[in-house]
Amino acid sequence: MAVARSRLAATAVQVAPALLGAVVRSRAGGAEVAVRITEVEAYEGLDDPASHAFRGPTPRAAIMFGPPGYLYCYFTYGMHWCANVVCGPDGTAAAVLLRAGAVIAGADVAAARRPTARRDRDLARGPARLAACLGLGAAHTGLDLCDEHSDVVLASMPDQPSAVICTGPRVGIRAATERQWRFWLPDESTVSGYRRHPKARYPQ
DNA sequence: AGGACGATTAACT
DNA sequence: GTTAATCGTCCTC
Repeated sequence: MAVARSRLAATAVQVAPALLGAVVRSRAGGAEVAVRITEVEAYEGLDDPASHAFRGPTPRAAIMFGPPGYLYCYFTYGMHWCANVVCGPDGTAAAVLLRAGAVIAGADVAAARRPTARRDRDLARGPARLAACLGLGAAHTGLDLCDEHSDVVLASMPDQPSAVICTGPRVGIRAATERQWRFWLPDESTVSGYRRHPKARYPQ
């Protein structure tokens, strides 16, 4: 099954905590891996200087302005891919970065894709690690996560947001570090540690 | 056409 | 704690 698109039509700040505990299932790359999400970040559009959508619908960011429920993968630091769930109503820019999760199916495949991981909890601990586990890259941006026949599916979301959710500044960004738009589940060993950007405008 | 800078990770000291 | 790896994107000539 796949999550209804309407559940993703709210702002990124609203959708992000609701995605904690969600399950993403991927058969990209020919083998099935599923992850339970434990850490996310919200990126809104034109008012968020840390968002790829801040400068408008550039070729890369255009998908953030489209309808919710689609996968946005981007390439960063010349070597890594990261994965987002596009959210917000059509015409507004918003996405939730999947920062970390626990592998709940296909751990053998995930481990083969993450040869440097020393423990299971490190397989999808970090956004580029999570995307690597799921086999995601350029070919998968634009996939419909709300179509259960897609290679990458948002299989489930909790009916109610978790009772206790931690928040803090987003990781690795220079601007808008005062916004507490990173959300994670407490007591989860897969949550990545906070790392301030070396050139952040405000100390954190 | 040129260059700065990453929504990061791993491997160092 | 520090730093190299590595290239697409986007801004500024």
